[in-house]
Amino acid sequence: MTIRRRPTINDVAAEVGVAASTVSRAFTVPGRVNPRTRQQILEAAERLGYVPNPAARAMGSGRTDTVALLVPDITNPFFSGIIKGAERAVGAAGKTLVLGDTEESPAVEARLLERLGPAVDGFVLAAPRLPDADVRRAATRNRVVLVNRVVPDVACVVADYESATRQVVDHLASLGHRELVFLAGPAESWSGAQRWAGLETAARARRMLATRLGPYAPTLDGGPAAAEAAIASGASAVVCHNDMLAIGVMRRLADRGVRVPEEVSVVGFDDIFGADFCHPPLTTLAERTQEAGAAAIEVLLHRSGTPTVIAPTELKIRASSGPAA
Amino acid sequence: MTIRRRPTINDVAAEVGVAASTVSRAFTVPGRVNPRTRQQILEAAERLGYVPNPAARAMGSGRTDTVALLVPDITNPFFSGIIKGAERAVGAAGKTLVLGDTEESPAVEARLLERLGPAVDGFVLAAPRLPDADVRRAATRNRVVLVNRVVPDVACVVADYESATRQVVDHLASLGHRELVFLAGPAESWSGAQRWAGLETAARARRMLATRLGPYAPTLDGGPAAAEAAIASGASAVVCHNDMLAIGVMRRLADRGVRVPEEVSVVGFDDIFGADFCHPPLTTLAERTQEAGAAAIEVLLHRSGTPTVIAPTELKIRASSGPAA
DNA sequence: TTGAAAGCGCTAACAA
DNA sequence: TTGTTAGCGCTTTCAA
Repeated sequence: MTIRRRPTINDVAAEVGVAASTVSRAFTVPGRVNPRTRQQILEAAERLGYVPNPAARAMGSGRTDTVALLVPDITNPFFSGIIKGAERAVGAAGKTLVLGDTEESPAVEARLLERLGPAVDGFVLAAPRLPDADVRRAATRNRVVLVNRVVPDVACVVADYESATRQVVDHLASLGHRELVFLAGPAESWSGAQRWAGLETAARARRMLATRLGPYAPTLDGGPAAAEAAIASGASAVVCHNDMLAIGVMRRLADRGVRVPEEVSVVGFDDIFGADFCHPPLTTLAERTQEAGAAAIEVLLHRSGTPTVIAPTELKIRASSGPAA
Repeated sequence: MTIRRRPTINDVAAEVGVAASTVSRAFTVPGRVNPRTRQQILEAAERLGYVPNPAARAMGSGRTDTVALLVPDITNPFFSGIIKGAERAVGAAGKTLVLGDTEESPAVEARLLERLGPAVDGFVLAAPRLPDADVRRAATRNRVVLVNRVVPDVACVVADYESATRQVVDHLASLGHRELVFLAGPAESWSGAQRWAGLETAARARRMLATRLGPYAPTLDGGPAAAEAAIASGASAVVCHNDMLAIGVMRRLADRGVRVPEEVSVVGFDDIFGADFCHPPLTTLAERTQEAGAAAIEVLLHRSGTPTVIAPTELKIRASSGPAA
């Protein structure tokens, strides 16, 4: 199909015989234009197929009515909840949400920030991979709210990792496990660091032995290597950086003939789609991702200052964890 | 943090002592500016933290170097492949990809099209929910490529549903099934219609009885109702609109004590993340989603006219299908 | 190789 | 209530 020029505000103005500014007002401050004039304008716009150009609008006014949400991996079901929550909140505010997938790459993340920056009112950065300095820099050019990452002076909403890790350790302890290994994700992962720190503290309080192995890729593909290491460690309980890794680990354990949970208990983080129908169903720490996504948008849109919102967490006990052998 | 004004091309021009147009050229047509001048400009830009504003750029030039990919449900793992494929192709072309989730809503889809239209060079619409007329209209304002949807005169890449459905029917027939029920998705779904049409044709050729039930929501939540209907039908094989529904159906069957595949075989479409580790692992028709996503971008960026690309499909046989009872 | 100037589509004073 | 006039940040003629 051949692409036609979009009609502009001037086309509408000419059609009706008014000034462009009047057309502009008809759309932006309806109260300040004669109802009859407005009616004519709206009709002409409809007839011509005119739609305000948000980019041009933004240049003059500075507002875009659009916010961007950047996630490291759109494939990871963990971020789906955040996206859905953000969508709800953005929709309720009458704004538009655009999504960006940073592909776990700081470079891509920076590019997106740069590219989208002038076109949006603000960013929600879910578990950003960028160094603190870059996050802070982005925050000087746009409003920024982080999810599951803390950078001084930048607003954020984070899961309650302290409670989360305590729940995990208490659960394992109550099943009689005396030691656990943590199969770590990427070294740069802020949430990974929080999880390990929490586990270690909670384990010490329980007089359990906690060991960290890794890093491993936080994906299914990270599973085999992590599983081998876990087997070699001889621990009766393994806690994985996230569910993707945990599922990958369980697969490998199955391949190796190691029974879960009879010989090894496996626990994940995130409660992703699939965690309850994988085999065996995965015990995992659920974050309130939808709430977190919505909260982040709330903060971005309405709150000033640099608030920190703590989102509650909940341990979902399923069949992948059981009594120590 | 307090938001600071972005430096503009004028700030850089003033800093270096050249005209704004020279700065512009330094970024857009490097060949047509003195290497030394250019060097100074680049340094000044770096120093001031100047980054070209893509929106402003687009207003003057019409090009944005950005393309948008709209999917009905970012949560649905089926679209992840398309997204990943599109990302790869867009990255290779040095452009930027933004994502939009239409939330299965034609209204949201229209809004996104409208909002993003002036800000992008083109759209890839994956399985759009919009009526043909609206899709065509969008295609008069932007370049548009469809995935798994056909609208006359609009470029598209579609899965080979004819082969796909034949593979499914042949598989079931070879297992001794004499009839199948198709648990349909949304009535408006183009791909759903293709799937049913193909199944019906293939079944007739095999002298199998094919019945359609539904529509059901193409989600886990659609499962219970669909499963009840499937049980009531007494068929030994059910083919589901997609994997999400299939997994939902299998869950319900399990709850109802119906064994899969001993009593009922279940087949899905999409081969989503989770299809191979749900219980039992799901037999499903895999589309080459990454290739489809990449192909769509190729067409959008490079090809003119209104090509139709047919993507191959492959039946993944797993444990959810077995011999007829 | 560079600068001046017009214009992209729209908003926002300022007058009238 | 409406029109006029500047911009917003950038690209793109057209001249020099």
